[in-house]
Amino acid sequence: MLELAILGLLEDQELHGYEIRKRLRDELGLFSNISFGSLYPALSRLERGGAVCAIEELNDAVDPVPMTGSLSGERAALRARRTSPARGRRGRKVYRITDEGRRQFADLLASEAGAGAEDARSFGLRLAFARYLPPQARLRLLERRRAQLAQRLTETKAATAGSRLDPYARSLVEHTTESTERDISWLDRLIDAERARAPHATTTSVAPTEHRDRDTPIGNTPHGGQTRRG
Amino acid sequence: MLELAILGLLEDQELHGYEIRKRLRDELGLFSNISFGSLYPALSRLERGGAVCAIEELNDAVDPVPMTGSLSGERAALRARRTSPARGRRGRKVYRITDEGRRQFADLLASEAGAGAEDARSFGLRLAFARYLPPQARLRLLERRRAQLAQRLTETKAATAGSRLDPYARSLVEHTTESTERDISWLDRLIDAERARAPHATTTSVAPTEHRDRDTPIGNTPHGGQTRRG
DNA sequence: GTCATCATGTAAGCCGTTACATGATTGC
DNA sequence: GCAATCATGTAACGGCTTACATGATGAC
Repeated sequence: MLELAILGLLEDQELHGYEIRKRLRDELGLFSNISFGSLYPALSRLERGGAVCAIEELNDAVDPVPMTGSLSGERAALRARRTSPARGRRGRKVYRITDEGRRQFADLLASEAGAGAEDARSFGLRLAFARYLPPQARLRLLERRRAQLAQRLTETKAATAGSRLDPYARSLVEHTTESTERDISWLDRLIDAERARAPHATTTSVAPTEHRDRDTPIGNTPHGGQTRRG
Repeated sequence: MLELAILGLLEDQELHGYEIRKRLRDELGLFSNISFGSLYPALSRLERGGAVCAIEELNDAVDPVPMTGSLSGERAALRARRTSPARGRRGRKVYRITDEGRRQFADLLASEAGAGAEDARSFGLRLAFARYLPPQARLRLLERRRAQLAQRLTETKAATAGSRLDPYARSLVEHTTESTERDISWLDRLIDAERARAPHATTTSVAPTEHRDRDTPIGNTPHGGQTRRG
């Protein structure tokens, strides 16, 4: 999963480890503060696997002009560089994704293995890179997630119906429920937007029970139903 | 952390492993589907540590004819037994918390070790058992969590300010931000309720500056969430 | 008689963390 | 000179998952 995140960032531009961490934390908010003890070994694995190649920036080998281009972190470097020309700071390793890496990325991103129990982080990660997904895979991703949340919601509601919880536990459960409901309507909006973009892409219904029971904002078109797909 | 959850459930009543799992999943929604491979070893550890004691319900130890007066060992078995008399199903182990266990539970629950980087699950768990916490510890729990979320929010906002994300990533970030904002106002409500209950309990400064800029939405007040930390 | 559910456990492994070790650069 | 930030790594360990192994009970 971390590999997926790294490859996704590298699809856009080359980066070094430290910067990758920052992006993950600040920009995507996923892996809030992934540790270096996890990140660097992951980069090594990717390199060994031929998914990325590392260019070591030696102190002397680097030209003093802006190196990686449009890094937000570059602002800091810029600031730092104002005073003195500065070389590449220290031998930092800039990683570039390879064709093999792009293949692996596509596989990881699309893989519906473990799709049954996809957690929030995994979903968030895939959504963050959803632009690299073919339209119908994107739609499936959203619908799968929606189905899961909807199911969890009904289960929780059933289980919590007749139970006497103390105020704290109840407040927690209620808040969680509300959050899930909001997540679902957010997903609905995304799904609608997606359908509008690729009008006739009939979905490969994930849930056997009709899974879009809404009395809701967006028009719930009757086309959704048909089964197929195991 | 799982230990905390188990002990918390056992504070209320004795349970066997299978049932503990169900409660965690259905009732609290935390540890959605903790695996047995994780649960049973945890119970063993707790038993070895003297926090719980196990009463094994043997098949044959229970007399098969309940009619006389053998109502002694029912509890949950009653529910299962609706249709036929049945004995204790199979040798299942019912766990009961000990005094030592209650002590351990209190320690775990109150422990602010690792409070710096408390994740949602850990917080949710503590909140679910907040009734076992002394009032001021409860308040601190809520305020600490609030401070964390507020900080993350400002950081994310700062980082995302001038960045061009594609629509999917942006939607994700925005939705996450909104969720966090809602979490914060939920916490505010809980904090208010808590303060109302114990009026003069001035908090033990999680934040020295008053950190509850309420009437403004959430973030953007200039005085910056909270100093300290680090 | 066979399937689903209840019930308990062990072993292997994944994915991440903390703690440790090192060192350059820059601002004060 | 000293602390903060940038930068890369290793080693040990933690916590949870999957897969495996076993078996009783009850429903159809």
